[in-house]
Amino acid sequence: MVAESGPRRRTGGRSAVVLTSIRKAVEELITEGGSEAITIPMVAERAGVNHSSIYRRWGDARTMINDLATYRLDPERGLPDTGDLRADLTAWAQELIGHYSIPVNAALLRGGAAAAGERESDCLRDRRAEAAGFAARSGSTFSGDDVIDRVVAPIIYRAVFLPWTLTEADVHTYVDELCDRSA
Amino acid sequence: MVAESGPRRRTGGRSAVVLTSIRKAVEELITEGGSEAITIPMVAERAGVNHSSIYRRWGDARTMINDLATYRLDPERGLPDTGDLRADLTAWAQELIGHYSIPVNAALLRGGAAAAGERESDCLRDRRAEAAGFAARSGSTFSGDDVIDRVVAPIIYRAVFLPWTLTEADVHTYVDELCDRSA
DNA sequence: ACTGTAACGCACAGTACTTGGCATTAAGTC
DNA sequence: GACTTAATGCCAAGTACTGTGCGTTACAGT
Repeated sequence: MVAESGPRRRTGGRSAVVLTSIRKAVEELITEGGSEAITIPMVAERAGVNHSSIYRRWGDARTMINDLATYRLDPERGLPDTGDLRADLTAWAQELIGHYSIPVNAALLRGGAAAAGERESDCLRDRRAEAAGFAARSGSTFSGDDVIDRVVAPIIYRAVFLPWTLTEADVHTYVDELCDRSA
Repeated sequence: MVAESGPRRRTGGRSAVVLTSIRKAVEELITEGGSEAITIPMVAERAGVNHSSIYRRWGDARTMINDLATYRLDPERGLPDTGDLRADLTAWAQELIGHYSIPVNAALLRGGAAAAGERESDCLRDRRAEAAGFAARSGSTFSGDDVIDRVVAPIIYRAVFLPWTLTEADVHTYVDELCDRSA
């Protein structure tokens, strides 16, 4: 998934089918037993794919899961942009909550968390870029870090550690406190 | 580590030495390669302990790591309580930052995150109990959930996903916004 | 000290994962 | 449609992890 130079990649046809099968299998398995219970032979068997194909593509389960987690929310999907910053932020935050309310996405997030802390291993980098985009629209009312601290962090914290409370996250209060800061 | 009824446990002497050795080995290994790269034979070899002792005590690596992560910050250590709630909260938050600034603690936290989402598998439950204690002292100014959302979540988010920015977390602002809410 | 037994070390068997060579299939290009 | 070769499937060997039975050690309580 990372852009590479070199020989022409084959992204369609059979390769695409294999990738789709693998993704489906990983998501099923991760929902059932979490990210740490996944092995490559398990994925291969459920996907109906030979295990050597997976080893060659990713090398190990950790790399595979992190890769699949990173691209689970399409970075090209487009962000809310009605001109009303507060409404757009709220809609965006609610999209995040909806996304991580689905068990498979929360489980993938936990897998990404386990692999985090290293450079180039961050399944939330696209989310931070989106936060920075909103901050830019705010002038200097708040920064990208402020969006992370006050809106993204509470949502992600709940998604990882307290998934059953995720829908109770009070998005409106988060956004209001962010937009109405006296600082 | 979990309190159990039944036959009298042996917590001292050789058992304590074994546990200490295992803890040290796990912390070294997790610092070196993250929580997912750990296997029980690796821990056993480095700790100079037979692997069967580890299998019998925890069963699998995931359970072991989550258990060690849960009790890394002693729940009995005592909390700041000078009478100045704002100062106490600030000191507590700074203690958390100091704790997770140490790479091994952050790595253990990631290991705990990977195992989270299941009941009885939550390495931050003691932190939430502490947050609830502060909330109780505040009367009804803020709740335990508020402390989590506004103070704990930003710190934990950074510790897991952006450890190199953890020390930039603005504890004073977090606490001020929590204590000065107009709501 | 003496006793009961929890916890440990050792050894072995069973299972599962990992890796590479080789043949086959089919995506991308002209 | 023909060609190049990326990607996959198959297989087999090597390696590592998992789990248990049994004897030994030594903690905890008397």
